[in-house]
Amino acid sequence: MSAIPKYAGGDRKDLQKLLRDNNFRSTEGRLALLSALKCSRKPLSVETLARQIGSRLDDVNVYRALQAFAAAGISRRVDLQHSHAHYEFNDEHDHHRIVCTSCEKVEDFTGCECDTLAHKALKQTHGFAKVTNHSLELFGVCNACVSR
Amino acid sequence: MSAIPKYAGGDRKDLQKLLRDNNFRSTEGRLALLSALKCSRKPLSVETLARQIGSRLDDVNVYRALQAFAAAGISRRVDLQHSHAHYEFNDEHDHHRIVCTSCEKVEDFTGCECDTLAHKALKQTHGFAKVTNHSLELFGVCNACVSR
DNA sequence: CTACCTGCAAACGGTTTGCATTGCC
DNA sequence: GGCAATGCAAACCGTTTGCAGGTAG
Repeated sequence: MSAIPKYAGGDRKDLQKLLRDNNFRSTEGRLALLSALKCSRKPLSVETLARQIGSRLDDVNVYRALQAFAAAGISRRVDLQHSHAHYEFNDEHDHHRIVCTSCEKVEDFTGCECDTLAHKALKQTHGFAKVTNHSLELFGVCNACVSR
Repeated sequence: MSAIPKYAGGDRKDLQKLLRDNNFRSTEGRLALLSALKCSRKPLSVETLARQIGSRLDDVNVYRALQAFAAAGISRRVDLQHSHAHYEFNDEHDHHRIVCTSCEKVEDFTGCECDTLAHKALKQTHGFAKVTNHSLELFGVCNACVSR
């Protein structure tokens, strides 16, 4: 009966283990947060996350948890050039986003070949030892917005 | 004798013309701002820009000008994952940055081949009509920081 | 002369911090 | 029982807005 989504896809026990394995305590709030991140197919804002989590964790602790999770590599911060950050579950799979600059539409794509690029960049520049990660987003117009 | 850099490389008249051509009035503050952007080989923060411009334009108007310039395509906003925005002169040349996550070091590189990637992404996803621009940064460790 | 540009002060909104309390392990 | 996690209030800081006076064209 609750308005809050259940632990669909990948269940509660997995998330509990994930928390414990990273030296976090397993609390309702953090489980709900991880579940929301894991079930979403696109990066979520803190506002959206807090809404889904309801009273199980207030905004401030959503920030704190997201920060801790990102440091542990569980989640990741993404910049969609809105005025606030978005977060996604870190599944280690190198995918990126295409974002509509007119509405909020976001989709995934793969195949950035950034390892090759990183290699090229390290040769071109001379002051860098290694590349640890990268950000890449495409911005454009979705089908719905282009026909307006 | 002034601490403020002169209009090196690309002189005052060019910048005046650039402003006029974009329907802006040519003022000391905006000329100084454009000059600072044009002379820098890396994106600058508002704080840095305001310092270089000195009393010729206060912070608020640096924001206003940068916003207007970006809308006109004269300058561009870049996200280096610091806690504030950086801006660069828009020379239409597709280059990107490699950023040290430990110090503030930034270098340029080219060769992202994002047109190809944009093409691939439009095929993979089905909800998008076109790609208008993209962001891409590499994050890593510079030689100085790696040996610490 | 009149729209654009500017400075100053104040608002804004996302994010962070301090601190006392709660509750997992 | 001890330390991580939490709630609440308040600070923070980059950025935006309002408005009255100044200035380029």
